[in-house]
Amino acid sequence: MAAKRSGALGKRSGRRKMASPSAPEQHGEPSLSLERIVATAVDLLDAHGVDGLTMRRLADCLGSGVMSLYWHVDNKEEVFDLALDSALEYRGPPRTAETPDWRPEVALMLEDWRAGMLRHPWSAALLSSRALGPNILGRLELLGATLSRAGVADADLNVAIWSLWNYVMGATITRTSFDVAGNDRSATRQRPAHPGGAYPTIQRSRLLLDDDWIGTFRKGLDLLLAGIAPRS
Amino acid sequence: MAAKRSGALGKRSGRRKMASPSAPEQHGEPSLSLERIVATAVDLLDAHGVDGLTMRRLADCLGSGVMSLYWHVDNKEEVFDLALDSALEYRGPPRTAETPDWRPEVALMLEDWRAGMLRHPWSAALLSSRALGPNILGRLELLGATLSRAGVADADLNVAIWSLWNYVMGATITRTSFDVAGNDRSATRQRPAHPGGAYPTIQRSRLLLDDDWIGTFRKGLDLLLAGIAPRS
DNA sequence: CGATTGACTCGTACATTGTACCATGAGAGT
DNA sequence: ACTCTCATGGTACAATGTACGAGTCAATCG
Repeated sequence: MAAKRSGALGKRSGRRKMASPSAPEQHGEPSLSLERIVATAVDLLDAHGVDGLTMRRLADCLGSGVMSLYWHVDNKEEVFDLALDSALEYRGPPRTAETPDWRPEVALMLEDWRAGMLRHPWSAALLSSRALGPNILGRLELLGATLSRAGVADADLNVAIWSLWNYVMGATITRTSFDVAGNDRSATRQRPAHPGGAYPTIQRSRLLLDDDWIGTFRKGLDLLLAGIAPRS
Repeated sequence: MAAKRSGALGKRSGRRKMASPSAPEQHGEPSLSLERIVATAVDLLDAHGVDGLTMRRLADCLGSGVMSLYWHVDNKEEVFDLALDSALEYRGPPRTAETPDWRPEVALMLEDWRAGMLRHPWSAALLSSRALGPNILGRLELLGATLSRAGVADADLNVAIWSLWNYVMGATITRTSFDVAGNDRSATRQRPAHPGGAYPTIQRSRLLLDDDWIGTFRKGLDLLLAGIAPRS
């Protein structure tokens, strides 16, 4: 109850400088702003991963003092939330005609979502442990609407949406995590460490060596989509 | 390249005390051991979540000095790896007769896996960003073997395994994350925060309010399993 | 005009973390 | 008695998130 505005009020509501007339900035450091902070955070995350983002580093990149950030942002958590939502920005459907064929449409949609997350490899893991921002909700909404328009019964809608969500999330998280770990850590365990042949099936199918992520993703997705029945 | 044994050699190979004859311990603090460390770490994780596990706290719970841990363990990361693998310990299949019906068998298997992760809510998120330990590999192996025995063609095996893995991981991570966040953070965003009705489909289907996790999980899983065809 | 206010910046300071380094002790083998 | 290895743990340090409060500057009000 004590301090500040703690929550939804005040502070970063009014922009800054309120669009100052001519040009007191626009060259070196255009002062601070939520947008700039978030954009820089995304860059840092892309470049150095989740652990690479520290408030100090962020401030350095912005050419400001560390504590200045805290005027625009409550805490580091919020930086994560905002960066996440910004990275997964959702540009509406290409151009939805009238659903000529819904399955490829949904597949395309989910592939785009997945591609977006892969472009920012930190995002998938973060998304799973964080509140859903407006952009992700937008994607969910579009997915639901498309399925519904395709004729999926309301009773089956949630199952369909969640199944797809789960699948995409799982696939993307696994993928990014393998990528990151593949270089050092997991290499020790996955790649060579099957001396006695304790895992014959895995070894035979070369499960952990399979590099065709896109293909596997697509096929599994088709499997799921095939199970989703329009009408009933 | 400098220090210690850096990697796979020495140190915690020989147990400890080499099974000392009578009883210099077994009451207050039975000295340290990898097993005790890992077990306590799991308890701490269960009780306080990922952030609640600190080396100091772990040492306190064990009644030892902080640095003593580092004789048994390289670093905190390794504690996580070990705790994870220990939490997901895999007790073989109940009793595999001869595959009377493979689909329920696989479903049971995956539900058990999921239940195991839900019993340790920190494990799902951790598993996704970490190398696979022997216990998880064991589960994967059993899954693959079962599918293979059920007649899934080798060419389709990887897709089937990964699809199921992805689905289970996504579902479980989402579930635990919603649980954790549901109390405070996400409540602000998910539950009431749809004033203008920006997400009509989501709202109508009550997607984010649906609490029937088990049912949804099961149905989605059935969807997937139905798509996996034995033989071809 | 000067005083006040409020938006915004940032240096200092602190608590908390992982862990490097080093000193210590216990038991076994010589 | 000595030394060697196993094992413990205290001290110390660097990195982090962030509370606190002092500073700046422009707009507003008297």
